[in-house]
Amino acid sequence: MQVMEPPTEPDVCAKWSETLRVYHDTSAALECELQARHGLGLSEFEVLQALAGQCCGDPGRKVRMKELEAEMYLSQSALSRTVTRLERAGLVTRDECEYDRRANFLMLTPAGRERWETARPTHKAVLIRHLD
Amino acid sequence: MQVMEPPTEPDVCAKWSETLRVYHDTSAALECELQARHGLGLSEFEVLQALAGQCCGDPGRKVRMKELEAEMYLSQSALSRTVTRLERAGLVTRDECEYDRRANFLMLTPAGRERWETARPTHKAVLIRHLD
DNA sequence: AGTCATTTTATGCACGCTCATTTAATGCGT
DNA sequence: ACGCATTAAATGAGCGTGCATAAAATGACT
Repeated sequence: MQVMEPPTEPDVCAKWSETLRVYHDTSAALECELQARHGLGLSEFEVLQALAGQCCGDPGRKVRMKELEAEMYLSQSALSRTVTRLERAGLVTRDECEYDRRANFLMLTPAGRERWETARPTHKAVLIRHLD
Repeated sequence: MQVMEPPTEPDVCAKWSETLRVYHDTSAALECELQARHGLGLSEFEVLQALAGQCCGDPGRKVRMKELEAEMYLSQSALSRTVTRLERAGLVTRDECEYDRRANFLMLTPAGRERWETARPTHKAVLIRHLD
């Protein structure tokens, strides 16, 4: 019988398959309802949420792509394209950064903030429904 | 102050973002290591695992697509294509069902079983590393 | 037997994602 | 000032996924 590594692996598989279940069910429901009711994909909503700066509450928050990337589970290229979609929809602007012309500052437009605030209750309702 | 629904929503958002983190980190690592060490995508591994009948332990298990679909978080079409890839790789066979010619029975080939058994430790190691 | 809804699987298509590469700007070392 | 690695972001290519549909077989109802 094994003696080492006692706390790990009792049933990691069960834990993983539970995580898979929760993740798939919840994200599918989010994707579906956000799309149907507010015309937003889940990634798009998450970008709006990050830009809304839910935590720090700064309404005129300017964020660089790189910072945003670090906060999200999305590759640099996927993020770039997501922002492009949001920009086309008029929900986000890419402002130039004066000190580093490579970078750009992302900002929510008023329409973007409003869309996010409207979608928020839907998002939260789905979470409550799926995560006890 | 609110009185109703006290147990829900205390911090569903925090729980969800933790789920996102665990899911993305773990599945990326699984995808990466399974691909590098055994030439398998995560979905492919999961199909092999389901066919290996880990739970019921029947080595010559024949499973219909529909049954498999119910056990997995994959659409019918994605599953069909995943099985096609596994079939091309010689890891799975699609046998005809005598009583219902629409259906087909899926079975692991010996190579498929061996591939799964070789990959299993990698899978478990990643889970242990990421899930406590 | 004949029609029609249903079920099982495969396939066309569009979309979002990742990876690799490109373009442009920055900063460091000399 | 001059090269050169580094960094920020955009873009091309390829892949897996889901949705909608197609194709084929089955079952039920008359």
